[in-house]
Amino acid sequence: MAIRDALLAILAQGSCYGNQLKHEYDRRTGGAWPLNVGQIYTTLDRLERDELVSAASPNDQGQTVYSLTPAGRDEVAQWFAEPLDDPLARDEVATKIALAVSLRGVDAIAVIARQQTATQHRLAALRARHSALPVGESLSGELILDAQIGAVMAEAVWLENVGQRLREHGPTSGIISLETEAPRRGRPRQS
Amino acid sequence: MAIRDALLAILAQGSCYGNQLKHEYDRRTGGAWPLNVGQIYTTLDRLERDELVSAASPNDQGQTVYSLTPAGRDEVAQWFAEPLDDPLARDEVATKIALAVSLRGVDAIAVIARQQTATQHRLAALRARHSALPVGESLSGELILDAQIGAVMAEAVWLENVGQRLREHGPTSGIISLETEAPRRGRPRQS
DNA sequence: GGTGCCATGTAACGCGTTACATGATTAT
DNA sequence: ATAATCATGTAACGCGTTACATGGCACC
Repeated sequence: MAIRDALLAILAQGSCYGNQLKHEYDRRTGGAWPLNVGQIYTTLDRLERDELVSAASPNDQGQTVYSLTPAGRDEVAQWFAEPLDDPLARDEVATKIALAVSLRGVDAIAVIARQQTATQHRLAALRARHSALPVGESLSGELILDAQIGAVMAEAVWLENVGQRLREHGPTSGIISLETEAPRRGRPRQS
Repeated sequence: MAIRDALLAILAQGSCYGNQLKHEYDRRTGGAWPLNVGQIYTTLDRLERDELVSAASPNDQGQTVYSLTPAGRDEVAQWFAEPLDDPLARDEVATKIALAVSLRGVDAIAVIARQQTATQHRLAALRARHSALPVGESLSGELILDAQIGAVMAEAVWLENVGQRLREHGPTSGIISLETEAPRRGRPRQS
């Protein structure tokens, strides 16, 4: 619901038409995440369906201006009033490494090493964008970059840590075999 | 594609039936992310559709055993051979804070403070699970927990940093107004 | 027989994503 | 004209997710 909520929040600032919303989204996130324009419209359709947003008839320039409904205004207020407290999303890198470690026939150390170089490259790219940032420009865009850099650094640290442990304890120390026990069907006996 | 690839990787270890796959997934991720059993079957259907997996007819216990096809085996090999190098996924917390900072009428400092306490709670919960971990148990499960802890800590550090900057430079220093210029239609003049 | 678990499915939905089609406007 | 850009939309698909339905087996 990231995009959904973001559009609602921007609309709380003032009514916008589709393409304007995209520009505002990009400015406020520093263009960190590409957003297809078409997605604005599909999201607006869903917001209209849920009666959080209402569309005016297109003006003379063919622009359809959207505004928050009272319910939409409530939604935004609540979004800012409560912290995001969702369980962590699936982490694809962590999952992959954990599987590499736990499976036989996979060179986990090599997998980790390759991931490390990829991660370093991403980090370098982010840092480059960060130093290319105009001074005093869009605080919010800078914040997003900082968040990304922090996340990637955390990943780098973790990868280093995992590699270390695997080298110490032996590359096969994490292997887990398939459970081959015939599964007990029916109610398990009390133990 | 996290689940998809995970199931493929597990099947590379040996053929499994649906529920067994769920158990193996849970064991190897330490149960960090809940996985509805039904999702195993929907994912297996899609894998079968893509001919990465083939289903045997149900055995006498009603279990349908799935195996990797050669193409599936290639897929797994390639997954492990190449690092994950996708652009970062949208970060909902970062987006929300950036918007809070850039919008008028939102008490960004309060939003950040609330998010900080929520983040601290999650961190505490993860640490509790970490210290409750049986020693020497499932290395991969422990690794996943470490990754989660690292990610949440990075978020905490970032939040602290953002709060600091906002308190220094004034809570309104990040506000961005809507662009009200009439958009130029047609080809823009060369500049 | 009832309870509870093992196991397999299915139908529907959600958001995010992309690719494509259309039209209007303006500069060269 | 034609090229480029602004702006709006639509159709289709992907994975992930949930809720629900079914049946078999085991224990008491």
